[in-house]
Amino acid sequence: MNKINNNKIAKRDIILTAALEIFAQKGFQKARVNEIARRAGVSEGTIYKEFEDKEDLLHAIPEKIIPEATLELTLHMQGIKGALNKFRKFLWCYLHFFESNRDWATILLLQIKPNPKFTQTKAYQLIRGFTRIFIDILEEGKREGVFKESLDNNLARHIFIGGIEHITMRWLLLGKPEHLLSYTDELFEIFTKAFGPGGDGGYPD
Amino acid sequence: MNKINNNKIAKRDIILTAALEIFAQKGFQKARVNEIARRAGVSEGTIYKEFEDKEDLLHAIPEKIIPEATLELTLHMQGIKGALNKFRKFLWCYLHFFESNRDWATILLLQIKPNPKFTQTKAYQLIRGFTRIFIDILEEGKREGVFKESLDNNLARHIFIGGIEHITMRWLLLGKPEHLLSYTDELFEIFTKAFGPGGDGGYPD
Amino acid sequence: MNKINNNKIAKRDIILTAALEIFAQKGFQKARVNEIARRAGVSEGTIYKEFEDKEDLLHAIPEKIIPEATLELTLHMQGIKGALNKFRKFLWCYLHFFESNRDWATILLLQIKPNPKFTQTKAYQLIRGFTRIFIDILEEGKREGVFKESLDNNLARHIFIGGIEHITMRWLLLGKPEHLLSYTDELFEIFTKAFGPGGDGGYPD
Amino acid sequence: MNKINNNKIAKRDIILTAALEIFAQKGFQKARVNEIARRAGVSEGTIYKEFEDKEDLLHAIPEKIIPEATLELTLHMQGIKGALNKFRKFLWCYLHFFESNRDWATILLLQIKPNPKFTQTKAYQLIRGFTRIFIDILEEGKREGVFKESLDNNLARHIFIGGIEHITMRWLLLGKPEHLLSYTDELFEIFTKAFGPGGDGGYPD
DNA sequence: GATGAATGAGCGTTCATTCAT
DNA sequence: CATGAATGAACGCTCATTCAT
Repeated sequence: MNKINNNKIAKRDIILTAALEIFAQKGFQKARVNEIARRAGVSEGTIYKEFEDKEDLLHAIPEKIIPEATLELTLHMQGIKGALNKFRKFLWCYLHFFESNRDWATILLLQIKPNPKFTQTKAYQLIRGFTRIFIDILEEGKREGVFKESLDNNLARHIFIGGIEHITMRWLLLGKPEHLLSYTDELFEIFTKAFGPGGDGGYPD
Repeated sequence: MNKINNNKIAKRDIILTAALEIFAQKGFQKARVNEIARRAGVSEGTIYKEFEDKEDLLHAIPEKIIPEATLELTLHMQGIKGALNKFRKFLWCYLHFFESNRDWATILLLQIKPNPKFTQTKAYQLIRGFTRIFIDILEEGKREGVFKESLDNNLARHIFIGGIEHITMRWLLLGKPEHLLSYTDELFEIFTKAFGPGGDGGYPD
Repeated sequence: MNKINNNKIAKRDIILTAALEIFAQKGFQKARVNEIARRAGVSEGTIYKEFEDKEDLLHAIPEKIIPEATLELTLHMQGIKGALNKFRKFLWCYLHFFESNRDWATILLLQIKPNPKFTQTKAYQLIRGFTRIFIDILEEGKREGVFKESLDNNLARHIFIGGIEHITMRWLLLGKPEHLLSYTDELFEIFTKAFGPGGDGGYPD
Repeated sequence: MNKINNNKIAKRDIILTAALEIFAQKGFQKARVNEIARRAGVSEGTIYKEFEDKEDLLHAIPEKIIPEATLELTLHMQGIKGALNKFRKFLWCYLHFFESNRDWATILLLQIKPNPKFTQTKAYQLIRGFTRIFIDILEEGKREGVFKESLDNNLARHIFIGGIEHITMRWLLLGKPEHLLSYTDELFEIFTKAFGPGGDGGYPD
């Protein structure tokens, strides 16, 4: 019974891995279900046993990856003290996860997020769970005084995530920069300054 | 002769407007050429006289809109002095153009930019032309001392554009915030602080 | 009035000449009406003023060419005495007309004759008129005793026309022989022997 | 395994038979793939599994029929001695095959052979293989002295095939003669005389 | 359960024909 | 009369999905 379940889970994972590769390579529309089946070493029928339809297969990918990423992030954050140190680590993890999972980055940024129904998917909720960690760091930073008290958390999240993902898209499509992680320090500096408590009174209106 | 040309250009525009609406509504794949034709009040044949194929029709949209947006931006920037004032205006224009052209925002962010071949399209070049203006403002700001000398222009552009567009995507998909422009001031503050000359020595490494 | 008629006839001829070239080059199906119009230097509308539809245009070609060929043949036959001399001349004319009107040969053999409705067209009747001359020569030859009395005229015509046209098809498609007319003598020999009075008793059954 | 293969071959044959009928009835252009599918009792998808496209389906017909016809001919020729007897049998087989496969005759003479690319198809090579048998008979006849030593084999083949096929075309389009085979004797007589050794010196030049 | 052969709805595109100018 | 821009019916082909084995 357990074995059957394991087999089933294993098979799901194999299919999802194959789908990740094919979707990343060809895009959702041009990806062929039979090619995914071939890559996974299963029949098309098996895919339709496990998944509702092709779109369900796409959506199942983040439902597998994001929890894994969240777990990995949680492990990495362990033992780190101080909001800024956590912030830097979060930034590093974000970039690192994209850099070491290029196919996933492709799927997330080119297939999943631009989907009009994205905000109604489970993936969206999972991502919010992931970025909740970012919000927590912001809050901790505010208490520490390293982030501005009045900072709008969501706005900060948009700028942080949007900025990183915009860079990642250029990395995916143009291959620049060679290593995503090379931007870690500069991004850390910019974002901490952006979100920091520094007075904005210096600039004339 | 002139009339013929005008008619032709007018018809192109009518088709492009219809395509903009339908593509925004249904997405490229689910949009039907005959529906675009119907909406434009022309036959399918007319569309294929003017455009190579369905994809060409999609690509023709930014090739029309971006120059228009660039022109509009240029007009708006006229008479503004000072890098920060220009910066604020650029930010406002960016948000304003999305807010007042929701369909265009949808197409650009959900169809055009996530296309794997985006960086090889004319649209990409046009957008770079548009954001060149942003880079110029950054440079002017550096000379004025309001932006940090060592700031990486491209990185700043990524954060600026990525941040704004991430917000816009949520606005498109969730309807939040109600008015994109409501973020203008807060974004101005964050970005100017982010790109400003303020010492980063204050933070321990 | 006469001038108008002449203009009209001239225009018809120009269109037919253009159609002959394009149909020969591309085949009926792949030929485009607008290309014929362009080649003829007229508008598509003009073609449809003059011809019912695309198929009518095809059928109008033999209705122009065959009478011309018949006239040319008649002139060539003038002053020739003796069935065998006429036979040889007819053979030569047939080959010569194909060789010097390659486009026409292409149309006749690849487009007109293989048309299922060919036998119901005017072209068919015109061709029968043309080959009537061949039958007359056969009859004359029978009276002279150079052709076998009991020869079935239609059968002889099939063998003669079929043989020549089969050779012509290979000439069209393969470019062999280089000159159709090079076969004149050998064909003359074979056909005259085939249709000649020679006893067939020589062969055991 | 064998069964699968048999099924596959059987299905191919069913489709080819349906295609033969529909192509013969309507011609290649007016034949509809879905009609062929319906006639064959399969879906359009199945046709496109087995054949590249509609044209491939057309070309696959001779690639099936000609080898069958060649085999049938070979069987019929067994045990026949003497070039003239073989010649008569070959003639009979040619007419008989057309008469008993009217659809095939239609396809071959109206669709396949008039195709400008015919000489570049596999069908052309197969037909050359078939008529090779005719050439062999001619050669044997020359050795026996019943055919003229100097006869050009290809020219003889053109006249023989061209003549027969011209008759067959009239039979297809006009229904005359009622039975193709009724011409066997007369054609035999004409062709043997045509290709025979008889002096041609009898005719004045 | 697993398979993969079979399905058939669905759509982009073409081009002969028309008709307003 | 001549034009050629506009039409829209028509069809080959694809591929996600199903289901008999």
